[in-house]
This record gives sequence, structure tokens and C-alpha cells, in this order.
Amino acid sequence: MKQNDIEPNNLTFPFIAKACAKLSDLIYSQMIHGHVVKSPFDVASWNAMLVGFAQMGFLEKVLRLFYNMRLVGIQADFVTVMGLTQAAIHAKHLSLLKSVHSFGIHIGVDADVSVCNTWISSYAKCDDLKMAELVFCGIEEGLRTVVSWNSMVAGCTYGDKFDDSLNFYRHMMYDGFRLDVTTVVSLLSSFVCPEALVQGRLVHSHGIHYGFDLDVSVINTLISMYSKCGDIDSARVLFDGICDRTRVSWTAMISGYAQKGDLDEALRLFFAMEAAGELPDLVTVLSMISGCGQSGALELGKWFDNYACSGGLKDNVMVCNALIDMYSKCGSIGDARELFYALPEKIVVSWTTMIAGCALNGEFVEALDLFHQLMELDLRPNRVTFLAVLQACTHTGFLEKGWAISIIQYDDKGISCKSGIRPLLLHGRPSWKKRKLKEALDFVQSMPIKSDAGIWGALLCACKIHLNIEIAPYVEMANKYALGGRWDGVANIRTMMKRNQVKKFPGQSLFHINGKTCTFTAEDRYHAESELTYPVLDCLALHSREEAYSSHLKWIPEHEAG
DNA sequence: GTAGGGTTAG
Repeated sequence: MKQNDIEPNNLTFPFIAKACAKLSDLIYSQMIHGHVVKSPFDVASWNAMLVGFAQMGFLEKVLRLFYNMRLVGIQADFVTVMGLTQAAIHAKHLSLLKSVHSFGIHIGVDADVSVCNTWISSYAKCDDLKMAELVFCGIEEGLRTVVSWNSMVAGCTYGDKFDDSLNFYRHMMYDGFRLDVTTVVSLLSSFVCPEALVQGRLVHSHGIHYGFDLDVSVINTLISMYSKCGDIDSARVLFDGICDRTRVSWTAMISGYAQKGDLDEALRLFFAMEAAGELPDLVTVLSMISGCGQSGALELGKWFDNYACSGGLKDNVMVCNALIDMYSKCGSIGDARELFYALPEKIVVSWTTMIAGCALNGEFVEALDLFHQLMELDLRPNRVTFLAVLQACTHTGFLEKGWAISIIQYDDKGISCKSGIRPLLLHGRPSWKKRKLKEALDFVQSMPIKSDAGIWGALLCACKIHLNIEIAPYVEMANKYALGGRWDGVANIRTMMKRNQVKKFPGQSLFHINGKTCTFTAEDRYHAESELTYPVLDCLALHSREEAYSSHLKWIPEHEAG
């Protein structure tokens, strides 16, 4: 059973869970009090309880149960190992996974190829592709199944390594394995940007060749792939062609329109879905909320807030995260804040969303404060978190206020990290600028996550503003440092940008009037009345430029000015 | 035993 299938507000499962854990503890306590205890359960019953908890993500209960089961002398088997593995994935707990892996080897279940397959996908889900590949290579060639290959292909997809997933796919064909529905679905879901459309079409045609294009899972994935790659029309053609649309088909299409900014069509399909007798679920609602944020549609967003509430979906942390994001993107930071603080279980995404929301709404000090609070917790910030913080820093003038980014510490297992932004006294020495830049650079380079073009961009932007470094395009900057032979991380920007195919899309602004969404870009001359609008805008721009200039001067410390 | 629609940035 997937967790999504559990009915909201259902108290049955926690209740049973509690009872099982109690029972297991009872047996254990009888034993330590000197009773000779024979477990009333066989290994299958213990496994059933353990797997049940694992699927629900009750890590502590799983471990306690496992501990007690071993104490009363029940021999763990491969089902136990699968359950433990599942618990580790649920918590994304890499070191636990490694322990389970070695335990599995210890009791000999690694001879079973299906256990190895599970480990492959588990390591990939815990972001350790190297270990995944190690397990894959450890399987004797004759024993590898199509599932082994699929797990590896899917693993590369999680890790955003879509070149690698294509390579594994090629290898797999070369080794005489035929792709199946899962291979196609895994591959397709890695194509998420316009640049991947060509490969997406190619895999689509392979799918047709092997006759998988009639499978509704494949079609659903295709709909999602085409919309993410910017070809929403192809997605729609596929969608219209499905005879028996599932919830997933509807949601894929709705999400496509919502992300594209066509909220009207998304909403139309949302109601059409209900009319067709297919009930929107958690993911459908998430897509709509996210779409409202993208389009800045506050009123509709509120409507979906109520909708989620009445459907009992607001117990879900992802729905709350999406709502926080929506409210902050719509400028309603108060609503976002209220939701955030009321959230009982805040995950990293919740914190990141709130930090980014604060940065977006000009609450920079609060953003930094939240980051500090996050560091005190046992949660691990990711690249998006750091990006949000850096963006807040870009605006705060934190250097002038005596703030400096500092220090990341890992523990020896690399599980958690602590970092902070601590106050630092300013010195008026000429080397000041360089030192601060170096510090910021060290910060980015020592981040426990992979820095990408976005993070480097944010850093350079911060440098530009706060260190008053000459405005230079990223590439020129990178060249300068490359010439100096220093900080090769920065010198890599160009390659990184190339590899990531970073492109700059023009920013769009939009607003809602009379239930319609209007969008425009900078220097947009398409509107019929633009001839009238621009003189007014020019006038406003002149005023604001004067304002900005005088406020910008205030940002430069006295000893640096002039 | 693998996979499909979804939340955080730009």
C-alpha cells in the first residue's frame, strides 16, 4: 500500500501500530525479567508488522520491532531485510541503508537478485548513485534481470543524470534486454526541459515500436513529458485520445496547463474531471495550488485552500508547503507565515519555501533568522535552501550590517551539517573586499550540496551589489578568475552553464483582472494601447531611478564611498 | 522486486 492511499484522518493505522509496538515491548520486558519467552509469533507475523510500519514510515517502531524480534530469537529473513530497506528509504537514511545492506550480506540474502534490485533503487533514492552502481555491478551478469536494469535507469533519473540513464538504456539493449513499460516510463520522466524534447520524442517512438504506446501509464508519462518540455499541444492530443482516462491522466494534463500559466484551461479541466466522475486527489490539488502561485491568482488560491481544507488534505505537509508557496508568491506573506508556524511537522521543503517566500516579499531579516532556526534542527538544508538564503542575502546588505556568511561543519558521517550566518566586525582595510569575496566563495564551495549555476549566479549577484565589484557578466568574471589561476570553482561557471544548458528566459509579469490573466514582458509592445502607456511608464521610471540612486548610495559604507 | 500525475529556486 502506498502512503497516498491512506484515507486522511484515519486513526486506525496509528492505533494498530501502537498496539503492535506495545506487544513487542511486552515480550521483550518479560524476557529481561527472566521469563523464558517464546515468541507467540513466527517470522512471517513479525515481518508483517515490520513491513506495515515501514510502509507507513514509522522508523522508530520498525527498529524497535526488529530489535525485539532478534532478542526473542526470531531469525530474520529476506522479507525482514526488505522491510528494513523500505524504512531506510522512507527516512532517506543513507547510513541506515548501508547498515541494512551489510546485515543483508551477513545473513546471505544478497544472493537474491530481487533484494539487490531493491538496494539499487534504494541507494539511488538516497542520492548515492555510486553505491547503486556498485550493487548493480556486483550482480553476476547472468543473474541480472530487466528489473536490475530498470532500477539503474530509474536511479539515474532521480539523480538528474539523464545522459547516464540513456547510457544504461543503450547498454541494456546491447546486452540483449528488451525494454518494458517501466523502462519507458522511467526514461520519459527524466525529460523535463525543452532541450530534452528531442530525446523524449525518440523514446516515445521506441515505445510505439514496441507497442507500449497504448499503455495508460506510458501515455500519462508522455503527457507530463511533453508539457514539461514545452510542447503542450502534443500532450493535449495524447490526452484527448485516451479512452479510459485515469486520475493520473487528468492530473498530468491539468498540471501541464497550470505550470505553463494557463490557469483558465487548468481550472476548466479540473471541473471537467469532476464532471466525468473522476475525483481530484492530493496531487491534483497540489498542481492547482502551485499553478495559482505561478500565476499570482490569490483568490483562486484561497478557494483551493478551502477546497483542500474540506477534503481533509490540509493535514498533508506537501499541501501546506504548496499553500505557503502560493500565498507568498501572491504577496500574502501573512497568510504564508500563519500556515508555516501552525505546521506541526516542518520538513526541509517547508523551511525552504518560507525562507524563499520571505526573500520574495522583502522580509530579508526574517529569512536569515529562519535559516538560523533551521540550522539548530536536525534537518539537512539542500541546494534550494542555500539558494533561497543567498537570494535573501543579495537584498539585505548583510555585509554592510556586519554580517558575513560562515562556516559549515559536517559530522563524520556527513548526515547533518551546521552552518550559520554570524555577525562579523568590519575592518577598513583595502583587502576587505577580497576577503569577503573569498569568504562567500568558501561558503559556496564548502556547501554540502552540489552548487549549480543558480547558486553561483546568486553569489555573483551578491558580490556585485555588496562588494561594489565592477558589473561584469558571469562569463567574464569566470574568465578573470581562471586567468588568475584561483578559485577554479568560479572558473567552471562557463562549463557548468553549458552543461546545464542554462538559458535566460525573459521574466514575465502578470495580473488578474475580471477573471482573466494578463501577462507582459519587459519592453512588451504588443498591447494596443502601448503607445499611450509607455510615456507614463517612462515618467514613473525616471522618478524611481532618482529614488533608487539616492538609496543605493546609502548602501556603500562610508570608508568605501568615493 | 523496478515505474506513472505532485510541493521548495531560476
